[in-house]
Order: sequence, then C-alpha cells, then structure tokens
Amino acid sequence: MSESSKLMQKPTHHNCDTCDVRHKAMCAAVDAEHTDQLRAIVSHRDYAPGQVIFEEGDPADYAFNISAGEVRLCKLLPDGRRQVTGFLTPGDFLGLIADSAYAYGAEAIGQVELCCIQLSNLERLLSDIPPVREKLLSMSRDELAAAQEQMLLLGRKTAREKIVSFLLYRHKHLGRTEGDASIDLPMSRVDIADYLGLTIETVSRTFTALREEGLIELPHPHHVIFPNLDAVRDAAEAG
Amino acid sequence: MSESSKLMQKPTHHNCDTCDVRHKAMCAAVDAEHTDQLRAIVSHRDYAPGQVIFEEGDPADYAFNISAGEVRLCKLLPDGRRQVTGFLTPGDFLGLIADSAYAYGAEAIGQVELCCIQLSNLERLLSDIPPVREKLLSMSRDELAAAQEQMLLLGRKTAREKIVSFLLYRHKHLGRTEGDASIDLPMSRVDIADYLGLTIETVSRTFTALREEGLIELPHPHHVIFPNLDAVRDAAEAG
DNA sequence: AGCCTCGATTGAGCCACGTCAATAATTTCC
DNA sequence: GGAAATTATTGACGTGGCTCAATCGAGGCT
Repeated sequence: MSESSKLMQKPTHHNCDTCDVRHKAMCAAVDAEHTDQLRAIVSHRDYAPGQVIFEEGDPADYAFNISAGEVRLCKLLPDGRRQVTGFLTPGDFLGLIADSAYAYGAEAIGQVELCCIQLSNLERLLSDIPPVREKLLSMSRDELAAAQEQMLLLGRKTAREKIVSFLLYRHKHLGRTEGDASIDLPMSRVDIADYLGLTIETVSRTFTALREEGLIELPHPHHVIFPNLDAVRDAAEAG
Repeated sequence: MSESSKLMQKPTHHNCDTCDVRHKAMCAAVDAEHTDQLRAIVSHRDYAPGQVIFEEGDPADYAFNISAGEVRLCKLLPDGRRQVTGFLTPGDFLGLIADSAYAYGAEAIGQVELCCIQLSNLERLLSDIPPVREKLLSMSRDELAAAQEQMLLLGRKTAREKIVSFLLYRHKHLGRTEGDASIDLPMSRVDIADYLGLTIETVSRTFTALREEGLIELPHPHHVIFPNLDAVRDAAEAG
C-alpha cells in the first residue's frame, strides 16, 4: 500500500561470490565449474517494504532466490479475505508456477533483495547440472511437507496452539544463534493472523495471554523471548 | 480398523500394458524404449477398505502410483485430532518423504490397487529418463499449488464455502463424463470433516442445507447431483 | 424377515473466536 | 522533537461451528 520509497541501503548480496545464503540456496548445488554459467544468467532486484514482487495469476517469467529480507506469499478470495501461505527467508526459492502463471502473490515484508533467474535459463541449468535439479526437487519436497504441516495447523489446532507452533517453528528454523531463546517477527499482526487463519485481535490477545502466563516476553511487538523453551514446547500440542 | 478381509476381486491393473491410468501417471513419461525397465522394477499390491498403506514417520522405502481406488493422506496430533491432507485418485503419485520417512500416513478408502516402486529404483529411473523427472517435478508443482489452495480453504472459508469448494473440485477433477453433473464421494463424513477442518455434524448439516436450498440432490450419502452447476459455482466464493 | 452394527442426520446448548469499537503504542515524517 | 498516521492492544458483545446426545437409516448376517 504505502510506497515508502526511501533511499535504499547499499545492497550487499548482489554478487554470487559474497552472497551469504549461497550455502542454503539452490545455488549451493552449483559446482565451481558452473559458477560462471550461473553468474551470467542471474540478475538482482531490490524491493521496499510492502512492495509487490508479483501477483497471483501474473504470467510467470522469472524465478527468484531470496538473498536478504523476508517475503510473504498470499492468496486472495474475491471479497478480499487473504491467506498467507508462507513466509520466505534468505535462501528460500520463490516462483511456483501453475500453467505458466504464478500460483500466489509475493510481497516484500521489509527490505528485500532477490536473485532473479529467467525460467528458460533455470530449465537449462536444471538439465545441465544434475545436483541442481536434485536440490530443487528436495526443496519442493520440504516445501510440500511444510504445507501439509500447515494444513494440520489450520484445520485442527486452537488459536493458542497455532501461535505457539508458529513461534516454535520460527525459533527452530530462524533462530539467530544456538542457545538464543528469542526470535524476531518482522511481519505485522495482520500477516500473522492471515497466516494462521485467525484475526489480528485473537493474535494479539493470545500473545498477551502467553505473556501473562510467563511463557513468553514481549519487549517489543516484533520480538519474542522464551524464558523457558521447554514449557513452550509442552504448550504446543497439549491443551 | 475393521479388517474386512473378504475375498478380493481379481485385480485388473497389475500390468503396465493394460493399466488404464498409464496416461495420467508418472509412467506416461516413460517412452517405449524404457517400458521394459519400468516393468522390471514395479510390483503391485492390493489393499482392503480402511487398510493402512503406511503411517506417518514410517521409514520410507517405496513410492507408489495409484492404479485403482482412492487413498486418504492423514496427519495426526498426539491427542488424536486428525487432518486429512488430501484424497488421491488413480494416476496420483504417493510417497512424499522427509528425512527418509513418510511425511504423512496413507490409508485405502475403498478397494485400492497400488503400483509400487522401490525408492532406489525410482531414483535410477529419474536420472535415466529426463521426461520422468520432469513429469515428477511438474506433478509436485501441481500438488504444491493444490496445497496452497487448501490452506486458503482451511484458513479463510466458511463451512458452507468449504463444502461447496470441495464438491466443485471433485466435479472438475473427477467428473465421470463430460456433462454429467454428479459426483461420487467414496469417503465417509468423518474423512470429509477432517479434510475440511470441520466436524461431521457440521458437514452433515451443511449438506442438508444445500439440499434444502436446491443446490444439490443427495440420493445417497455418497452421491451428489448438481441440478444447476452454475448456481453452485456462484455459491463457492460469495456469501 | 428380523437383528445388529455402523454411519449419517438432527437437535439443544455452549464456547472459542470473530466483530465492532475505543484506546494505546509505535513508527513516520516534517 | 512533535504531530499525524499506522499498527497493536484491550473491551464488550455476537455467532458460527463445536459438543453432547438422541434418532434414523442402510447394509450385513443368520
């Protein structure tokens, strides 16, 4: 919505050699021999907070890797109801297509840097470098498993369980350092609500309830501290 | 639960040459030249209604193609709550793994015939025959798109919209013949409820409401007729 | 046919979460 | 730093779908 076109910071990931998600991303499967081929076909783009990367149904020409920042994937109903189907973080692959159109919309949450590759070039890369297609297949397997897990959450968990599962997932997969029992939540309450199939009010109330029970601390709406991680884990799947 | 080990009908799909889902399944991408290789590594199994094919977390050694019948995929919470993450029909691929274990459980709904292939053999097939891996990649893309659509349904649709969307999906993808405005629902109300994130009572009440409005006819709990398909489509995404 | 079992339907009441509305906190922008 | 805009929290109340419980109906078995 708000264009917020402030001066962008100097991008630091616009080079395969210095890219610090290289080990996580699809590119990890590109061996030294093919690095030049990769460098030749990727380009880079920056996105401001809230900016639309592509919309559901747009003709798909590019696929992306997240270099920096976080992206939300959205699906909409005609009347405006929204489901956030995932949050992507650096190293994640972006660009699922169905019938040569994007199957969901994608929007930058904060500042985002993407590594872009034309689909025709990606296909060539896939046939040229077997490890790359293996990596991509394994990534889409993981994505599918995560989607199934999210269906379980959406269909069968209570609001409290949804929030706790979400927080634990973030901690497990995005925890900054080992032993740091805290996480950042760069997305808004609306995003969290639309991801968990709740309203912002229920999200907010649940955060407050967890804080009052001592399960979490909320020094800031976008930062959560776990004083006792095991207690949180117990709350995840038990009434 | 009930073993129902009655005499099985003579299987009719235990042969690649006479297999009538050949054109839909992964095998469609196997050219004439490799058909012998395929035949050599597939085996077949029959399952009785309700029989477990594998459970979530089982060590994964085989992948499957559905030759006949319908399969439900299930995920469970520790306290028994269940989410059905999908219904698979003839031609569908079965055997998503995460960390060499099945990511969900699979159970036969009615009589089911599966075409089985060891994962090690499947991998060889994938590297030997490029069209097969392409087909598999495109199938998992479709599966992922369907999962996203299901998240939208689970997170944001009303009970009524869920049922109508479900019925229309079945009609679109499994309609028997062109112009036949009716569908079969081989699964129980419990399965439907666990698929849509509802209870059996709500499923039943919603069917009754749709019948009373004239949107559907229910000559039998497992058969639905649409007197006016367009009216049903209107109901899918509008209050 | 008659009994039994299991699945589906229907009813009555309740509650978790949604809605609507006001306030508080945080960020943005000058 | 301060005003305005945006986002988050809190409160009061309503409701869609869940729970608990009874009834109905379709097969299967003898």
